[in-house]
Amino acid sequence: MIDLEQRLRSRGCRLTSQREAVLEVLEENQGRPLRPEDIHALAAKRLPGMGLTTVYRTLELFCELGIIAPVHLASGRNYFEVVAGKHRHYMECISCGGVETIEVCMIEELADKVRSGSDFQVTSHCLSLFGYCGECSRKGVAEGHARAGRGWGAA
Amino acid sequence: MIDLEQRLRSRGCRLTSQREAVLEVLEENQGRPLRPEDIHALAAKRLPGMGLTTVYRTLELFCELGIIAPVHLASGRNYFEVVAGKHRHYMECISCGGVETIEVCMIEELADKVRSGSDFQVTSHCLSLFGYCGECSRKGVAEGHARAGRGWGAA
DNA sequence: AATCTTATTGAAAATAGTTTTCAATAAATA
DNA sequence: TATTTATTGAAAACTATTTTCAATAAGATT
Ligand SMILES: [Mn+2]
Ligand SMILES: [Mn+2]
Ligand SMILES: [Zn+2]
Ligand SMILES: [Zn+2]
Repeated sequence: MIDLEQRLRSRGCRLTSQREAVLEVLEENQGRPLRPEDIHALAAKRLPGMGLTTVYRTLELFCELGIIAPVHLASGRNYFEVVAGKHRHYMECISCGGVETIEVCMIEELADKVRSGSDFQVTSHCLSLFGYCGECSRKGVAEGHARAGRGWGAA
Repeated sequence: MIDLEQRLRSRGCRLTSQREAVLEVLEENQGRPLRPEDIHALAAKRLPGMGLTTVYRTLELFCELGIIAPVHLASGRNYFEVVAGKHRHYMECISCGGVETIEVCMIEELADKVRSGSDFQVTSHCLSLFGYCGECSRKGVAEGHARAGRGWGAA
């Protein structure tokens, strides 16, 4: 539960029903990154007439407030998720597109190596693994099947 | 030096001057991920009249052939780089947008943890660090300055 | 070399995602 | 309640990418 009003006030922003709706949708979907379009569809159920433009504006604001963070998956599209206590990463199936969550993060070690090797000041990072989810592996999709999404592999 | 003709033949594809131009541009820029637009501009110098559409088609083909791989940075746009022997990652400055290369990769360890914890079959991954490059840090940009790019932080 | 087949190309149109503009609305304050 | 101005939704603008299609050219066949 995030105290939205507090965070907004601290920046001179107003608490609106649209912002509450977007936050509720995101909070109810922790562990499942959502696209702006999805968020709009879900928020519009609670608040009929709500515009997609407002969703985009709200997502940008929430990112600045540190309430949410963008998640970069293979499609290149933007997904968002609430920044909960623990830092998460993702595994995306290149066959069915399914996304699974990784609760482990070992980037600190890498960041340490970077610190000692350069003067770059790391503030955040993005890591996603791509491959085949259990179900798709079992179906044998991994053999014949070309990569999904835009057709581009990942790196 | 990649034997383009070989790889193309193996898939029944033809060797064209456009494909050669795109590969040359990418090979001359190892360590510096390029956008389709940049690649087009550089390739068109060698081959006047070359279309952007062809660049997109060629990039997709090269990805499938394993010649290049997409690089996902904070902007969400697509960058590409030749898949050289070593696997690389990147650091992108959220102030000036500069990209630096990391030659270290410790994802194997993470992949191991994933393997033992789920049935997901990892085939590739994507990791980028965000923060401030040495120059921007020194300028003190890191303090006042809001994040760059689309305004979204990174994760 | 001339001919044939069809993969490839460039231009234009179409799509998709996101941002900007602007007049109307509503949240916070006085 | 009146005032101020941040916020909103609709439409238009923009950017990146994909699709369509007729013209071209690579590679195979003669
Ligand atoms: Mn992490
Ligand atoms: Mn790696
Ligand atoms: Zn799957
Ligand atoms: Zn910088």
